[in-house]
Amino acid sequence: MSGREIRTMEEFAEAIGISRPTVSKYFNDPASVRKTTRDRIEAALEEHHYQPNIFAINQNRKATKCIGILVPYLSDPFFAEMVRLMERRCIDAGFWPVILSAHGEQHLENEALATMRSLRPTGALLAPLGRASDLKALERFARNVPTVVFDSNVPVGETFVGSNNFQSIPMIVDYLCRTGEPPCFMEMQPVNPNANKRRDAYIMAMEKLGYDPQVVRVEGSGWEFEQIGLELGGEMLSSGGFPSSTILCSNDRLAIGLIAAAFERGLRVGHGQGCALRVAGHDDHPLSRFTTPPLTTVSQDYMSIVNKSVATLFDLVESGERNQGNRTEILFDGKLILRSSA
Amino acid sequence: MSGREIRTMEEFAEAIGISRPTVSKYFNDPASVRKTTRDRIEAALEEHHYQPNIFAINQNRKATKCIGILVPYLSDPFFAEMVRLMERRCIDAGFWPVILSAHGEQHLENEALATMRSLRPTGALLAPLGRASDLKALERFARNVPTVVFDSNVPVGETFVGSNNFQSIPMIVDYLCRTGEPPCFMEMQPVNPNANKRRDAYIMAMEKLGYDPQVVRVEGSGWEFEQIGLELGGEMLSSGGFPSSTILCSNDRLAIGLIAAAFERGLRVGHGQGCALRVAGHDDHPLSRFTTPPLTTVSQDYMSIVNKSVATLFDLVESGERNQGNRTEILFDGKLILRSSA
DNA sequence: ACAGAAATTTTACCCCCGTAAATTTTCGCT
DNA sequence: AGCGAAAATTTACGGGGGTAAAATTTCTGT
Repeated sequence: MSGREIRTMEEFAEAIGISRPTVSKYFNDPASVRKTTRDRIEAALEEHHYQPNIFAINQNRKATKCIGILVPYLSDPFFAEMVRLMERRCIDAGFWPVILSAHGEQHLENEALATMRSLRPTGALLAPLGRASDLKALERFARNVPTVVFDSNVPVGETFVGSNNFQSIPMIVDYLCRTGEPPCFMEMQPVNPNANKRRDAYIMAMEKLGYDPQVVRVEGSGWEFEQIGLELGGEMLSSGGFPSSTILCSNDRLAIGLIAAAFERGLRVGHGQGCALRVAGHDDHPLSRFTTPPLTTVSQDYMSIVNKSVATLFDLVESGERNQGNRTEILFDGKLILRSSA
Repeated sequence: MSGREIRTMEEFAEAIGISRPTVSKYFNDPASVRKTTRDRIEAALEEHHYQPNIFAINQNRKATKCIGILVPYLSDPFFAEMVRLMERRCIDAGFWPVILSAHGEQHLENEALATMRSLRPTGALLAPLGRASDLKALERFARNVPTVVFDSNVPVGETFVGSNNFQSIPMIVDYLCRTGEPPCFMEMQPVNPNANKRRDAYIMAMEKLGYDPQVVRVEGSGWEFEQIGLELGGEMLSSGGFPSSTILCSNDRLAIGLIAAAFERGLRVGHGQGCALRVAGHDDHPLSRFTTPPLTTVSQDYMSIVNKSVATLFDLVESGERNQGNRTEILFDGKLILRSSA
């Protein structure tokens, strides 16, 4: 290693013997400098481990290289997975994704939005809390930053990308009806628009098939869905509160809790003989494959949602257009994932 | 709303009629300005929603308000949960936590380290990949940034905070031996020092109790532990590869997969009569409570690890000391979590 | 070899705010 | 009311690098 530590681009450029702006150009696009210059810079880079100050970089750029990603609850493996995929897409495209979580609380969502706004990101991928969101704060944010909303269709941003609950729910309702007792629908207090849509879709699907919809609502709140499924679902099981032996849960996490509750009570879950209960979910949560029995569910098309969200945002950013007024909604169909729980 | 949009602190200060540095003082510590001034600023804040540019803020500060948090795999609920707790602690202390994930890959860990370094964070909380880490890159990072390492004890940073595998593993081994057939130990390719320590602790504990240690190694790699447990654990089950009907897994995720594999084969897991297999894990993963049967495991003391890591880092940062050379290691004991899988 | 065009590199200015030093205001006390 | 110290505010400067415009170099074609 050479003498003193290189701390600034100025020093770095001086050490090479070229001007700082040329080095700056290199970092923004290595191909924009002559090959001989590029080689000199890269050789020096090997030696000094110099890294531009990210604050200084973004401070005077008309568009930062930063993309904000906000989810309601990062500890939920569903969102963790979405974020993981989005993050890589952004990095590959040369952006710096900044991950933020609302931790299920409105004031933290608002704080996260404020943090994001102060980052002046080129664009943002937002999965709002939904019901608990501060709509005005979201609107204000989306007015300043090109925004694609995913998962939870809150009416802000340029585009929404998500799942088509009115396709996925009827599909699994249909399956459940054709293979056994028509399902009742277990939900908790709806935390976001998806929850409401799924319930409504369930009711429509049942009516269309000529069955009586039965919605079972448990009053848990918060984001510990499995716990709610276990506790309140368990109470329902004990008290005979479920009007059907087939239970379609509003999401997989609730179903995971319910399966655990059934196990506690010695109720065998599954579609085979000797089973007391069929349980199905929605989302194809990363761990649904590993429940016992494995959970029958309907998958959200993670990949498509992520790809489309990111691609839409990049288009938005590149074109510089803000399709004022005509917000678009892109919905992907789910796939039936048949496993043995229902 | 007033006329034009306020974009900079300069404009904001002008709109109020005070100087910018006073506003700057306010943002750094509201109590540092006179009450009358504070009230004026806060009234204007209500009206304008001005938010200082985070890049400019940190650009000229001797110590940024930023704390870097790096984990090997953010989609792992264990890390997601740790990060969640750390994040809140940092926010409460007035810091801006930046979450980064290595996504299980060395080059991404290195990129994340580079990103973090360019953020010039006040301090960093690092859970290295472990075996896949680039030790030199970690060292270089820790030389520049006060660093607390957690979970995976790679020899860098000022302090390590983690679990005491040599307490936790013997505890569960002891329990398993006293209540049934002595366990074999199922591991995969060790991804980090914990994995090795757990195996060694298992061997020591078994020998101390006068039993023959039996380590079963499956050759899966990557971070999809449940899948490995399901597939390779399943193969072992089918081929009679487990030398004991009690299986202690290196971690809960592996155990979750193994339980699913047992279910597939009609093997009942648990300690009751009629059960073919006992399965135990390690970590008390957020979802271990909800497996069927619920997983017997030993908990890592999440809260203590998080609190101690963050507190240690803050001490380090405030004191400005770098305890060169005398790296400390703080280990927390696990607790036996008795559920019905073993 | 040379004029002119194209590609690179430099020059010069600016971004938005932190911070130390200088100035002003406030406030307690005689 | 007046004085001096303490608190608050303002002045002045700088941080690390982006970027448009100017200057230079390199490349064409003849």
